[in-house]
Amino acid sequence: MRYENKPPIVGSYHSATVVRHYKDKPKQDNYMENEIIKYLSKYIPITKEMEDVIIESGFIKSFKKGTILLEEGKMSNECYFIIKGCVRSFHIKDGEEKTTEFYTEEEAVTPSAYGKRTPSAHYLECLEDTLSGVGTPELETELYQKFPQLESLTRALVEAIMAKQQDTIDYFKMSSPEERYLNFIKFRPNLIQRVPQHQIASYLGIKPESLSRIRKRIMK
Amino acid sequence: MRYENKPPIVGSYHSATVVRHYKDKPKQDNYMENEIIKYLSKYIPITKEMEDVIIESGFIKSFKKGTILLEEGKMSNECYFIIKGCVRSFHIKDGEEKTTEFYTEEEAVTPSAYGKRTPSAHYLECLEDTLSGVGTPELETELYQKFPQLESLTRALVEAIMAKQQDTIDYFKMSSPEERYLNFIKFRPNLIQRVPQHQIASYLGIKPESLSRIRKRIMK
DNA sequence: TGTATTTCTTAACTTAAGTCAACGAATTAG
DNA sequence: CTAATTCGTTGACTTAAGTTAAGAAATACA
Repeated sequence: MRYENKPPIVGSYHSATVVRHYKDKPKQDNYMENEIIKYLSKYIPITKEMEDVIIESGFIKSFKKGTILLEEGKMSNECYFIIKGCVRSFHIKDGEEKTTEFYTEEEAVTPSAYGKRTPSAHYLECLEDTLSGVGTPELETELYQKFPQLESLTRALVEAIMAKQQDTIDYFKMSSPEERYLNFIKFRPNLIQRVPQHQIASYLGIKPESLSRIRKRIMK
Repeated sequence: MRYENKPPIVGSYHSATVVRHYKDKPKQDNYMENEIIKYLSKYIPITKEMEDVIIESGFIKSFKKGTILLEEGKMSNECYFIIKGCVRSFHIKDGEEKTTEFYTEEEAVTPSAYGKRTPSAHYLECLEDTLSGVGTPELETELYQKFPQLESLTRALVEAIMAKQQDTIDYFKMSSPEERYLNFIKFRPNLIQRVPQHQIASYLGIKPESLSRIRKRIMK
């Protein structure tokens, strides 16, 4: 059986629809910005002033399911904050897709080549219609200049993500595929319904057939 | 065969020797600070002013081989910048040590519970006599207040580490134990001589016997 | 709605890692 | 410097994942 044997369709940046630009809009009663603020305030208290700056400067785009946000070999100039939808990061190795991460609501997607001079080693694909805040190095620079305190917020946020990432890699190393699957259904139960199982298998570092067997094994 | 079946000996913080405190010392011709500056300047240009602040505020400690810097269940209030030596991070799972990371010269060790209210899930042990810069949340706060631009440096640094960490976890997921070993000897050749093989096996997510077989297999 | 495609499962077989045990080599400690 | 421990390798056997192939179920879409 072959999975994903058609070449990736490149949609990318240009296929995106700019939903709103906040410089043109009064800032009250709106869902999408509040999601971003809600997320940020998990890590550090946000002042009203900060909130305004973030909202004014940000912009939101909508991507169709199947859109490739980033391709291997291309430069990465965007990072994302997912408001609604699901994005998958994957590599192609020996012609096979290797899923390495799933990102959903309230998660930040920063390609590892983002803002660097090196081309990306991985792809980013929308698994669902996705609504997302989009960041660029230019926007970041502008924001940090306007509001230096944001550096502190970002630092705290990135440090928290880094600690979580370290825990993730530690757990992965220490666990068997079966344990990793049990952990997955425990901590990301919604993803089971949202993404194909062979991508989950790949994410767990195994083949789809093995995941099938594991599922049968644990249903006793 | 049993490895590491004796309980870890707790040395920790208090067994450390404070080598120098820079408030008492003229700041010229010295090795250890330059190492730290050299490291930091990989990520962002360092002004003379910043350099002074960092050097003035920092302090260096020396730890004996076998010292446990952090224990499972304990709060983590220190992070480290290794000037000379080697530190291992490991968990204990079902009575077995699971090595998750090795840190050597010019690497920063930030326990994932550092500065948090949650107890550490892992241990940190010096595999060699180790000379290290030691950071604390208090020191950090002091530095950031004195010199807000440092936030920017740290943010850039942590973002770079995070990207590298993402690459690491991606590679680990995509690769077989054999590939991981080949990758290890390619990118961290010095560690092969410095740390016991069964710890490397654990780091690669396999048992010592399997690593032995892999080594035999690839020597043809 | 029906057909094509993708996705998931099962089976038989292969390969490699885990387990248990033994032994020699290297290292450490007294 | 010797004894004890730790470490690395090997062998025999077990277990689980990879591979190949086929077919059923679900999904997409024309």
